[in-house]
Amino acid sequence: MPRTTDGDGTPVPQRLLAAATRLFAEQGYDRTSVQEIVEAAGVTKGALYHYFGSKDDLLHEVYARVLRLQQERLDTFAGADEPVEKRLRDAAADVVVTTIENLDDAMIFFRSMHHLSPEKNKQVRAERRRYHERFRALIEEGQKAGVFSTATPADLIVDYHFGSVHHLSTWYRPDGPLSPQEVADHLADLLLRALRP
Amino acid sequence: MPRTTDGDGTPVPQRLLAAATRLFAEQGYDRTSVQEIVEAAGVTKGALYHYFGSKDDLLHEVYARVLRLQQERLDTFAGADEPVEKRLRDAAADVVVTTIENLDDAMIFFRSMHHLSPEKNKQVRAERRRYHERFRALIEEGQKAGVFSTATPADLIVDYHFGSVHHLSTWYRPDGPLSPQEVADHLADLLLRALRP
DNA sequence: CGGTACAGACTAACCAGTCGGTATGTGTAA
DNA sequence: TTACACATACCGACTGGTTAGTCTGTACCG
Repeated sequence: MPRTTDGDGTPVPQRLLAAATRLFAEQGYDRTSVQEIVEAAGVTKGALYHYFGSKDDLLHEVYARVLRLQQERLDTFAGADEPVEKRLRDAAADVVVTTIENLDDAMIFFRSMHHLSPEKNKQVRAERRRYHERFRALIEEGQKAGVFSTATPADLIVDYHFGSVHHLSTWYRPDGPLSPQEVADHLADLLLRALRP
Repeated sequence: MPRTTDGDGTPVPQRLLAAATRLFAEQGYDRTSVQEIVEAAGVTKGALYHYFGSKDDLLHEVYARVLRLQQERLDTFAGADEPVEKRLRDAAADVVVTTIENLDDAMIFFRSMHHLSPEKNKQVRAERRRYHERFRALIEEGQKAGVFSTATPADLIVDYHFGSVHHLSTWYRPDGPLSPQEVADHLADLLLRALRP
């Protein structure tokens, strides 16, 4: 029997990543010791450094996972065969839902970027920029088509919307009055209303 | 000659606070050592612990200063003798300008809350809530008067706007194409456009 | 003379990463 | 089929470095 699945059925690297995600979100990156992570995952440091090069590496993996997921989803919505208003609305609402469904990831993402090594930070920023540009293209398309107001630069609109998405991890509580979908609908509405010509 | 003004004319506590603010914003709270702070302020640990109870205390002072400033400004704009649309617009734009003018403070505010002791964290949150409620009252007033749409709960509108304000420290660069006032005008416009009935 | 305003050496604790060691599976050749 | 080599998957004690906060001492002021 391989050690990789000792304890429960989940492979060790994934257990480590899950434990790290939760702890980073709860206590912050610097306040979480490697010892805590390995204990939460039911292994030891040997295991962690067998699969990951450093604590920093672990954080980077969290980022990579989130970025991959969001990019995929945006591609799906942006590339759909629908009018641009609907594509933007769906994409804007979806990113809200997935963010709420992974609030830990979101918390880490916006709070711990600066803990990444400069090199990895740059990499994540580049990936992030690609995402933003894809989103901005949608808005510009609508502006050119005349269905969105051109009063505000598309760039700023993107930061505007992602500001509110970013902020979700600060105020949203699963036991609050609004479901993820309701919040998403509201935020997407606000965006589209702000964009009315 | 009191030591309090050795070096330059600024009193030591303020020099310490200024150095801490800059360093916390640049490197984050946990990555900034007390030694670095006192060196940047041109004093020693003895001085710091003479004026502040702990490193945590220093961070708390940064928060207190920001909160006091913002609350004062909001009170001014919200209490003016103007129609509610103008009061909201002015308040929304002003918080953007002052945030940009104190980007270091904003960065610390949203990134380092969780580094405060639970007790101080609670205190800051309570203060923050008061601020939000004052802002929300403005929106509700406009909704009741029929000049703002009631499609979205006022609560969510507040988080929506402050999401974009919060986000400023992530993307705004003083050497970018937009002046603080221009950004403020755009963001206030977006808010009011989203609120059109 | 007593209080304020520091200076700076010191301590106790913690922590990321290392490294030598062990157990289990796998391919291969006699 | 067995025996041995080798790789993978860990274990956990240890190290070197760092850090917040303390404490004793000192200089100046009223």
